[in-house]
Amino acid sequence: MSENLIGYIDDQGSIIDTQSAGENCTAAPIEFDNSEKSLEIIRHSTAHLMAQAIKELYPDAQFFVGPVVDEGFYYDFRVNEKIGEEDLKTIEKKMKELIKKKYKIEKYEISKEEALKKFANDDLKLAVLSRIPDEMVSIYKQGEFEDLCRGPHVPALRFLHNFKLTRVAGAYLGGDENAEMLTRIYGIAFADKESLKNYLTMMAEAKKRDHRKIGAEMELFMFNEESGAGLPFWMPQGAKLRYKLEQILHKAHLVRGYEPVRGPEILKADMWRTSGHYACYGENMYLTEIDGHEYGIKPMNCIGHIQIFKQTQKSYRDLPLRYYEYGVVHRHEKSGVLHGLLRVREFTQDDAHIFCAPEQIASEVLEVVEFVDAVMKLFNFEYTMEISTKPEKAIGEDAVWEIATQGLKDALEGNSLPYTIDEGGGAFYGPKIDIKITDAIGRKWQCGTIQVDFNLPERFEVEYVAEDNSRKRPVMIHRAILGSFERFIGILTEHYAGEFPFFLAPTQVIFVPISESHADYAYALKKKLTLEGIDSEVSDKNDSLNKRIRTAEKQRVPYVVIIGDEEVQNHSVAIRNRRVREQYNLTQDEFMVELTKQLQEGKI
RNA sequence: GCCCAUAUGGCUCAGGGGUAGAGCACUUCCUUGGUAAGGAAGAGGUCGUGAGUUCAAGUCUCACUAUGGGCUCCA
Repeated sequence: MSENLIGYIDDQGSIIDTQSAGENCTAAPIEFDNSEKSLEIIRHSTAHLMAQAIKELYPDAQFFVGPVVDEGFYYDFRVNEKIGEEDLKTIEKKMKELIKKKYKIEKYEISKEEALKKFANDDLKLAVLSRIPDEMVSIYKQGEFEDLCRGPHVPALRFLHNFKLTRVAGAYLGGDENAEMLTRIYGIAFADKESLKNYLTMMAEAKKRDHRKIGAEMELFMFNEESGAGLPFWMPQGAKLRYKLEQILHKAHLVRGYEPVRGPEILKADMWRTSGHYACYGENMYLTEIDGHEYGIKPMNCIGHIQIFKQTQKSYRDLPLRYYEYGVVHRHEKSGVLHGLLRVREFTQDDAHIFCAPEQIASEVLEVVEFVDAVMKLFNFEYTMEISTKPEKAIGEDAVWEIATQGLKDALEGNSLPYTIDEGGGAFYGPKIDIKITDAIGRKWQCGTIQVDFNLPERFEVEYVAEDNSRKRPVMIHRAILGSFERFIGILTEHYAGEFPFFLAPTQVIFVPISESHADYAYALKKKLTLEGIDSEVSDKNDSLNKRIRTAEKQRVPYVVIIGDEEVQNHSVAIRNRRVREQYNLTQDEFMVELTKQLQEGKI
């Protein structure tokens, strides 16, 4: 048996550890390295080692489950003491001590009946056992420590050297919000030291581009304790960035036949009762009372658009009718889930509702998908799409669901865009496509969504006059592309690490006049840029030239333009282009051409 | 909402039971410099909020607020 053998893979791709395999196993061996399967074994064993250490430090600890997850492993357990970040070091130290004891990891099997007796005093293990259908269960043992476990494990503790406990958290027993909360410790492990080090470095790098950190540095947005959680403020720099994004998207909507509309922030509660939000979404709504009537602040924009549609009589000739709004919505998210700009309580959706006939669904969805693709390409985003189909509890006829779901599939296949299917994951009122962006550190965020809705038109008795003069009910397609400006800008910030492309950058050009005599020329240029819709600043503070250049660079402004005697005389500019990291000189006219060209890149 | 942690001038952070420190930023002055921090002086906080313990509390305790890490991943 090889020194580095830690398991085998069978025909089905399942891992068999050395404890289970026996001497003459013919399956493909798994060597001790950083392959996916190898890491799975290593990390699972490290979780057990951690449990053993915890048991020694906290003898009353009871363990629930300790699986391998995408980002390492964790173990859920119950202790009487509080465990904080500081304690992780102690546990790590104990783990290292245990390794020195050179324990082998041994396995034996017992019947479930015996196991129930063995763990009679451990309600957590009994809970685990109750979910195992098998007759026989396995126990893994290392030194004094024994644990009910499916495996797989490395043969001995000597394989577990390169690990780090990363965080301590609370986790509900079985993920159930109403259940008891256990302590959870997360960790990561690799086969070698170098990989662990690289991983930790990568995490530190990712942290540097956290949108909250960059948002504060660049003065994009802020929160305020006195005003309340999850309520963002946009500072001038952030507002300039957001405005540019709004403008780019505004034009993109007009080109695609959308019409701008706007509904009120607050509507009578009866409206929300009719829509079903009051019953289904009421917990997340902010309600208030005015002159004896109950009102609700809108959590969604659909109702407003429906009222606008209904205000005048519509013909089949008007369809598809596309209304869009940068709709400000308020949702009472749980305090614990708020997260920078990525999850807030007030946000603005790039929301649109397309009223169309059922047979128009496919072509409309296709157009939206193309719109989404254009936006994603503009920012070089990777994204995936997922179609969610009819859930068990749903309204509407099967035939209509069929048309709508097929419409969604046709649209994606017609555009040769890959998608996955979430069977039964649709909303009760219709199927949907979710668009998920992968951000700079690999996290997936749901941003855009395309939902087909048969429900609201019904509830609000929306109608149009058909060709044969009969009254027909349109279908509504709800769609958002960014999802919300808040979340999208948060993701953009991390994606670009604050180095926004020229057409988005809050301040696009910063002029640095060498001395006071050059300031007038700088201000004249600034004015010229303003007329072209380009945001610029003049850095004429009483600081040294070097200092002002440094400050400008730190602000991540795409163009730093130095103005001295030479430039004033020749009507030229000396450019430090931060995006391409080059320095060069241009005439004023050439400069304007270059900037205008860059602005064009923001067109979709 | 729940678990754990954190909360000191605009920002980043040090301090620590006897009435607060640094760097950056800010203000003023000198300096007018050709591509990442010129120099000097100055102003600014009662230590998240409220209560409690104590002769005495940023410093200990409790509550609240806010922020951060988590709460699908099933022996």
